[in-house]
Amino acid sequence: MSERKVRVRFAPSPTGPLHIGGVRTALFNYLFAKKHGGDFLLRIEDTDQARYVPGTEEYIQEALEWCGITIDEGPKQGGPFAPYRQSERKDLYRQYAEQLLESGHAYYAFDTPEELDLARTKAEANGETFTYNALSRGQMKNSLSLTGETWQALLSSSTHYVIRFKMPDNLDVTEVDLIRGSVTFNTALLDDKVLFKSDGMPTYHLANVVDDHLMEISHVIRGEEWLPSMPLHVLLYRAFGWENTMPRFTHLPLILKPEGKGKLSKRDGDKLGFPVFPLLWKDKVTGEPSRGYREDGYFPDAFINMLALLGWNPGTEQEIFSMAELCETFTLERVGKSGARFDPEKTKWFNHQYFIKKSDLELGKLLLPLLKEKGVAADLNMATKVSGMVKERCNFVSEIWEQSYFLFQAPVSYDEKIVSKRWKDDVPAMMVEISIFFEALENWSAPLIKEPFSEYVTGKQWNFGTVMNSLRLCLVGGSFGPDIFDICEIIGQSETVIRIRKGVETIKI
RNA sequence: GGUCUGUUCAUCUAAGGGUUAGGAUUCAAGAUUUUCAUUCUUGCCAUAGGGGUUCGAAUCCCCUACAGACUACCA
Repeated sequence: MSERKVRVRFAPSPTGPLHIGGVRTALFNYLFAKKHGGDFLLRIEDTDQARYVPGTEEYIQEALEWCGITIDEGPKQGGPFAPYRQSERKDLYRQYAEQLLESGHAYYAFDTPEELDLARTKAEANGETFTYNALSRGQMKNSLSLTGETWQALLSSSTHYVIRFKMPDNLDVTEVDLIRGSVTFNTALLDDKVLFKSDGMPTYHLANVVDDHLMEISHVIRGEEWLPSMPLHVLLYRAFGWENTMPRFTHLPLILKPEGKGKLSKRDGDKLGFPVFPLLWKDKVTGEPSRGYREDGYFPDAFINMLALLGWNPGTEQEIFSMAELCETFTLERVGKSGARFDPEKTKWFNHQYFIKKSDLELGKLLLPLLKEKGVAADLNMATKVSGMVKERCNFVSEIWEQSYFLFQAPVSYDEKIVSKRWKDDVPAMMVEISIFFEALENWSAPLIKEPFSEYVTGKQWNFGTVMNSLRLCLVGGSFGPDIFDICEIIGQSETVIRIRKGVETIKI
């Protein structure tokens, strides 16, 4: 084995926002690189002008940045193998295609899209599928079937042509996939893939192999959907004579829909109410927004932690990992072979874990802008205190507000279910007495309310549960929130009394 | 249709020939908190099916079923 430096690349095409699966592929590449002290590069595969979506490249950069995946070399950060955008490398690919032409590994093909369609429909009529290969290429229009004069004339008459790979007739191609073991394909079932398009751009297959070679990529880690094209790529390395520096291949299992069949798509997120993108994305033409984990209030480290455990596991029972720990622990050998169903619930759980680990002050800082937005006058001190009170029951900063808004403003309605459950005939009278009791209290702090209050209720021989729940209903409007005496302390004595009396007036049995 | 890949609780997964098949999430129940939540305990729940190989199989082999990916001048 050579001591080659580990260099991996994440090579998305800018055809839309990066989704979770893409982020995970990037993450695994990154972790693998960092584990081995190697480089992680970003290469933009924009060889298809027709599908180019503006803004996507920036999105990809920003998303990786948010995730804490740092790019060693890329279009924005540069590097010794620049440019990292395939459209800017356009001129480079031509000579490699020609090299293949000269060595007899490729040929010109002049079939028009219409002719190809015709061949396909004809084959279909016979219950077969058309494959451009050793069997059929003799009948097609190309530099193998036509006489030299004919095709050279076509070539010089500026007829549109493509360059196709001359797939060997019947050859077993075996290659090792680092997580699946060795996989064998027979070339008889493969077709003569287009390497160079009539628009002067290479296809993915050519560009990918050429760039990986030129950029000295040591390991190709990509999604499982690429597994079927591995033999073509291997054959290309052989045809170029680059076999001894060929990268090792690894195909990652897919991320599947939470329910039903198939791989995770944007629609699943819409349907089940969870984001499938790291960042918010607004469709440039329809303006339709797609939710992002960042905007939904997930912490990037929680998001990454969740993604890392989707398809990979450390073999221990540890579930919470920092990026540094992941870099340390990650191995491709421990990546599973089978597709993993995405679980939005567990994603929330991961966020909760990171959420409760944050200090009250950190959460307070995050909460403060939200309070301002709600038009509430509160300082950092208050935001911190409130965060500490309710964080255990929250997954997101926005939930702090949901769990504590009544500390800033009186409830405007009362949960009907709780009313019918708790607000019995004798309750209003109790509440009135309690309000008088509270009004008379001299010290107003949670412990100094709780003690005399408990004695008072006991003395009255009231049911504690009834009293507490009814009181809660008056103060917060429902049956949730932090400790009642803490609430009393924060909203203050007079507000407490006001809310109880308001409740007595408003709540109907 | 063809090729390739896969299949352990509802979900993520551990166990790389020998364990009562372990953990986590979700859900449910109980305890605690005379309120809310936390917390704790418990429960439910799995080796797709069938054949081999073996003293012994979730693990190795074969078949079947199911699932997924791919099958473009898209990546």
